[in-house]
Amino acid sequence: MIEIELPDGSKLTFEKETSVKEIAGRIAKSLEKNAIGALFDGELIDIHTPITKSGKIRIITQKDSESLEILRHSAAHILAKAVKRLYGREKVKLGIGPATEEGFYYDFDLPVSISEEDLPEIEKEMENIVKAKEFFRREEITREKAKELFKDDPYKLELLESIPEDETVTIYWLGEDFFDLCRGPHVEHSGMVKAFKLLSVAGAYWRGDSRNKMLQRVYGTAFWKKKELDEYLTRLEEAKKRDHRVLGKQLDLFSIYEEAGPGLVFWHPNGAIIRREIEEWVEKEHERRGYQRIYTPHIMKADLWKISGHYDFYKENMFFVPVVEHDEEERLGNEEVPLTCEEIEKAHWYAVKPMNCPGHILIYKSQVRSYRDLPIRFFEFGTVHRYEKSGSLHGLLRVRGFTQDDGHIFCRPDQLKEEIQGVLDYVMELLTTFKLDYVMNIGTKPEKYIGTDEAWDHATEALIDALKERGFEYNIVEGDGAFYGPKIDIAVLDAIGRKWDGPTIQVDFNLPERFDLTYVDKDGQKKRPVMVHRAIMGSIERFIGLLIEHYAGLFPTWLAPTQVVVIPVSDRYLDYADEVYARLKEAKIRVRLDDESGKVGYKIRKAELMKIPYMLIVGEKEQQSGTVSVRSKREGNLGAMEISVFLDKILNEIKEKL
RNA sequence: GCUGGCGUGGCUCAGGUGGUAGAGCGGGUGACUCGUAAUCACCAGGUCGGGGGUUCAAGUCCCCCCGCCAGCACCA
Repeated sequence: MIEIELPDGSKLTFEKETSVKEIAGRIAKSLEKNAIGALFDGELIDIHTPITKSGKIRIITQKDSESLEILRHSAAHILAKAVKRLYGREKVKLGIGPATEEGFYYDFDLPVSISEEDLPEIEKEMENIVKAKEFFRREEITREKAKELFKDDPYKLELLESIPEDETVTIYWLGEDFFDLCRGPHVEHSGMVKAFKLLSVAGAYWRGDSRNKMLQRVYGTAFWKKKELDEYLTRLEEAKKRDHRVLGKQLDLFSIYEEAGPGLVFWHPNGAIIRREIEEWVEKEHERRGYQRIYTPHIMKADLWKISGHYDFYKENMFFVPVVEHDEEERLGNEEVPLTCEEIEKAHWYAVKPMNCPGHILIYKSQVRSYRDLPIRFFEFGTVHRYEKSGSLHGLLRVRGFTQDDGHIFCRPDQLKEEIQGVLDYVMELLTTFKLDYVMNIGTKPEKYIGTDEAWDHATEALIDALKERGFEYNIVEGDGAFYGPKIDIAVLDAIGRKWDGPTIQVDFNLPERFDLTYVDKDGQKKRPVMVHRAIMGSIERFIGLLIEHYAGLFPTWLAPTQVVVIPVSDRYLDYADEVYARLKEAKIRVRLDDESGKVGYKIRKAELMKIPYMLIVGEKEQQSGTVSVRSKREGNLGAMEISVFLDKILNEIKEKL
C-alpha cells in the first residue's frame, strides 16, 4: 500500500506501484494531460517513473519553473541524438548534457570541430527528431548491462563508476536508436520540445578539470512557447547593448591598449569623473565609519612577500621587478641587450604588489598596540597588479591592474562579530545606493588550511551570526574559504547575468601569525589580534564596469560626466545661453554649452547619444522670459521653467544621488 | 592557460574563386541662423594587428606571434 501526500495535505492511496501520470489522473483529467513531471520527496521525476513507496508529491506543469528544467534536459538529449546522427554514431563520444539556469548544453568528443555555422544544420536534425515525436523511455538496468551498453563510451563508463553503489542505474531511450546514461527526468516525447535554439559552441574540460581533455560544448536554450523563446533572445540582444565595453567606447569613458598591455585600464576624462565621484563618496564614508586613511608603495622587496606567503602561494600571479647594477660602459648605446644570467642572479628583486595587506600590516607593526587601540581600521585606495591568465581578462570586470577600496581591521577576537557587522552595514549602504542585485556566499574551511579548528569555527560562526542578525539571505559554499580563513563574498550581476565578486569580507589567521602581530591586553600579556580583509566595492574598475551595465550607461545625475548641456536654438541666442551656462557653472553643475552650428534636433541627438541627463534649450521665448526649456533624458520634454527652479531640482537630485 | 571564432581609416562595417582598398558616422573648411534624435557641399584620413612564407602578384592562401570575443579552467 502506497500513500501519496499532496501539497494541500490530502492523501491518495494506491494498491501497488504507481506513477505521476496515474496520480495526476486521480486528481483531474486535465492535470493528467498537463503534468510534465513531479517533485517526489524533493526529487524531480518524470510522469512514467514508477513510484514504489509512500511520499510527498507536487505535480509539475508548464506553469512551474521546474518544468523548464525537464524540457531543457530533454532538449539536450535531442541535441545529442542529432549530433550522433550527423557526425557518426561511432565517432561521437558523449560527455554530459544537463539543463542550466538559462538553457542546456551537451559536451561532445568528436574528431572534427563543430563551428557556429554548423549549428543550423544540427538544429534542423533536431527538428526532425521533434517532428517524429519520439518517446523518452526510462529503463532501469544493472551495472553489468550498463558497462556492456557503454563499452565504447569512455566518458559514460567513467560516470557509471561514480554512481554510488546503492543507486539504481537508469538509461533513457529516445526513439529506438538512441539511449543515454541519465537519471532523468524527461518530457514524454520529443514533440513537446517545440521552441528551442542552439546558441554557441565552446570548449569545456571533461569534468571541469583542466588536466582532462577538452570537449566541445554546444549551448542552447528551450522554452515551452515560441514567444517565450523569442522574448529571451530579444532580452539577450538588449543585454548586449548594455555591455560596458561597448558603452565605454560610446560614452568615451575608458580604454585598454594593445600596445600598453592587456588588462591595463586608461580612464578618459568622462570615466575619471565617475570614478572620482564614487571615490570621494566612498572615502568620506570610510572616515565616517572610523577608518584611517593610509598610503603604501606600489613595489616592495620580494623578501617581504616571502614573509607574507604570497611568494609561495601567489607568485604565478605576480609581476616582479629586478633591480640590476648595470655595467654602464658595456651597455653604452646598447640598451636593447637583455639581462644576462649573472645580472639576473645578482639582481635585487622587488614585486609589484598584488595586494595591500602587507603594507597595512607594516604600519600596524610600527608601534606597540594596546587592547585599548583596537579595533584599528586602515583604509587605502590600493592599486594592485595581478598577472591574470590571458583567457580570463574581460573589459573592466577582470583586469591586470586595478584599485581596491581596501581596508584591514585589526581587532580582538571578541570584537570580530561587531566588526563584521559594521562592514556588512557599509556594504549594504553601497548596494542600496546603487540599487544593485547581488548574491551573498559564505566560504568555509577548505581542504588545505592553516589555523586551529577552534579559530575557524569561531570565525565562521561570527560571519554567519553577523549575516543572520542582519537578516540577509546567503549561501554556504563549503570549502570555498581562503586557506587563511573563512569569508563572505558578495557577487554582483552583469548585464547578461554573469556573477562577479565585488564586496568581500575575509577573516585571516595567517598573516597576524606570519608577521607576529600583537597587542598588549589588559593583563599585560601580548596577544594575537584577528585581522579582517575587506573591500566594499572590491575593485573600482570592476565596480564601475558593473555600474555601466546596470545603468545601461545612463548614470544617475550625481555620476553623469556631463550633467547638463545648454543648447541655443541659434547663434543669436549664444549670449543668453552663455548666461545660463555661467549660472549652472557657478552652482558647480557639470555643464557644457553646445555652441556649434547646427539644428536643435542635431544637438539634442548628440546629447541623447551621450546619455546626458538634462538638455536646456534656449531661444527667443526663453531669453524674453528668463527661463530654460528642460528636456530630461529620462522624462522627456518638461517644458519651460525659471533657471532657479531647474537649479533646485537638479541640485536636489545630485544631493539625493538619484 | 585551453578549445573555437575574429582582427580592414578615430568608430561601425563592405571588400565571390588572390591582381596593389570602399561606405556611413566622426574630424577639418565653407554655406545655412535653424525650435526637441541627424542641414548641405567640399577636403583630409587606411597598405588592411605584427612577422615570415607560397606566388609574376596577397587584405584575400600557409605558418608563427600579439590582441579581442564566447565558453572552460583560474580568480589564497
